[in-house]
Amino acid sequence: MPTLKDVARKANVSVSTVSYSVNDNPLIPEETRNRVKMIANDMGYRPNGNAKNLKKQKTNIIGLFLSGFSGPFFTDMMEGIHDVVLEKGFELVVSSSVEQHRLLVERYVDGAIILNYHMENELLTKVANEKFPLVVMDRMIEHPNITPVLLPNEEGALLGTKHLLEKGASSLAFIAGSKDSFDGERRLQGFKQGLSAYNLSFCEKEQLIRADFTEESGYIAMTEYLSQSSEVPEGFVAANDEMAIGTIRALSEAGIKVPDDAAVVGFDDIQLAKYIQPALTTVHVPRKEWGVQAARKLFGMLENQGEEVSHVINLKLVSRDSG
Amino acid sequence: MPTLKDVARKANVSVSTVSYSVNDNPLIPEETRNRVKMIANDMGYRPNGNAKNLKKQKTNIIGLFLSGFSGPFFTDMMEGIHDVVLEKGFELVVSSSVEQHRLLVERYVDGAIILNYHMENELLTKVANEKFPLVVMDRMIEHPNITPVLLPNEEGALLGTKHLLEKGASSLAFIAGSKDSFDGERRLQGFKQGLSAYNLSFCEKEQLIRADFTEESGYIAMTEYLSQSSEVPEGFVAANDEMAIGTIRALSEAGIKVPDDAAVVGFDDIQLAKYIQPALTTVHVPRKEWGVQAARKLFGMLENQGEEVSHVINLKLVSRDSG
DNA sequence: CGATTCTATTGAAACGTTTCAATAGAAAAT
DNA sequence: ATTTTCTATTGAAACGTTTCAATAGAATCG
Repeated sequence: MPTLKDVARKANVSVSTVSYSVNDNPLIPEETRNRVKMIANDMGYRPNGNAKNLKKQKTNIIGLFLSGFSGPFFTDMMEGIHDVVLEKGFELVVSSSVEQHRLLVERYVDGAIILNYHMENELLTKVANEKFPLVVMDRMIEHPNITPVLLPNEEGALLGTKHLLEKGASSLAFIAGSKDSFDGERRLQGFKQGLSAYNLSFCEKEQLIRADFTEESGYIAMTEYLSQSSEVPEGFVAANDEMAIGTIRALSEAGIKVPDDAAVVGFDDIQLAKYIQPALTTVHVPRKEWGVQAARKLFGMLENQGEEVSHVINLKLVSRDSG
Repeated sequence: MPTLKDVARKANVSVSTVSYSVNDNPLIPEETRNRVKMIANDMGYRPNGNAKNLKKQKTNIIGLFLSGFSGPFFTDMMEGIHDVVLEKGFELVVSSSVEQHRLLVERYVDGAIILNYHMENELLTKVANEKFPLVVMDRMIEHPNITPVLLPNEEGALLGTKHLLEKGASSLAFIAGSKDSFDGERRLQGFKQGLSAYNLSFCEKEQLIRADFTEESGYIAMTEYLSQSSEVPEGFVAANDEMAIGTIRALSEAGIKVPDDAAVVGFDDIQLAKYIQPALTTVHVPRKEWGVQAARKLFGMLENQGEEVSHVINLKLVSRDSG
């Protein structure tokens, strides 16, 4: 693999001249520059990114750190982030890590967007600094160089809950995901707020069903719940659509008609939502927009334009057939 | 940001000792090693990946290059690749690039898996070499250091086509994606083979419908097709599920009953397939397995175990309600 | 014509590691 | 007591760039 040095030798110029030339620096007269570039190209020269980054102390790469690639949820968001990153002349790398987080720790990127519960706050506060800003999408965290860009989860769940209540449901239950999901727990809060607003009390035993965000887990949890409780609530709010779909499946199998006997509203509005039977009423999350906002925020910090880039993400209820 | 040098100064040892220590090299007695590691840790030392890579001429990172993050199709595959990469002690970065392909060209990774039609064969053959193997999943390409890991697309489409034919359909049409999708065109070939096997001829005008792999495009293309043709084929084979779903929507709206008036089979078996009405008959692609095979192949090349790691991916027809 | 400015080119340090070869001193062997 | 081996540590080169400062020669100026 030829280096600048090799090209320099063949072109009979110095390394600096080659460097300037391949980077199209007008310092070098066009004629020389083109000659050198030709030679470099012929030799199959390709810059070494690591050497470059080392010297420049900058990578022009943004990292997106996820806890996994699965789920229909993230791809839209990734697109939003990607658009902004490209627009800024950067590259995006997406990485899903569980333990090492090497890509974050060893500074392969100039800034990062985090949506990875495997990364602890301690790690994040340790790596973030003036020159290395972070945007977190899955937690609240206080740090001068870390900015959360969060969904208004309470509001969303409140929307869903009120919707059912307004439609006349007098008893509700919530299908939650695992406790360590920040978003999930905020959604639960929103549900409780909705109950309060209607002067209803909340009893964890009877109105909280725990699953883990997958369709299957929702199905299992609901089946179990139904076998244990004497009377079925008139409405269910789920912390995400997958679980809502699992819930509907369990209800149907138990002979409970949705939405007549029990209504169900989900959260996220995944693609599937409008295709299932009955079509799922859910809280729509503008995922791409969320990604865009996160990326913009990050560049705001990188470019140090002092001014807060404000962000607002609006959730809205999409009323379909299930509730 | 402290460097080895800074740590060395504070610990009163040489840079080499620090380097050996933080890398847990038993050359340094445990006592010293721990002392140095403590100090490094206290100072917030973090290795500089670029310096490391530059020196070692190795990154321990595998790149996955996609043309976009969208579509429900890729996430399963990414998981498969990810599993293998982690198992090998590497990291995975996923990147979607259109123009620059910097991450590939500037050697940020030790090997790459390509599924990106924006990357031209010329680029790939230029960068691939003994020390930098490539696996391509979206094309055929002859090069000693590039290995294709492809789906048996013809066979798959043949499966779908024969299924309809066996069920008695006497006229078929194919909904294709854009011409420059390798997979898509092979699927078209498989369809033609199916027709041949039953001694049916293929007329492009009447039996080939072009869309672009999205649900919407399938819907539009089919609507247009229906408005133009006098008689409707008894069966449709689509190059992917999204278009099949669009097709079904168009057919339904035109009052054509699926599967009674016309049967439809898709390709891929995306999550949605079993949820739509009627549930989609389709050719199941084991996406995760595909990813696993690709990654294994790549490591086979990296580890130079001469021996071909063989791979076989089996597609099978999933018969549901649409055909 | 000597002094000045400008242009094209270059030398060399620096970025932060890794790792080979060297060294000094202690322990073991003769 | 001298040589040999071993242990702990270190110095320095190298990886491939970028970029500041230096240089030499040409062009312009007074």
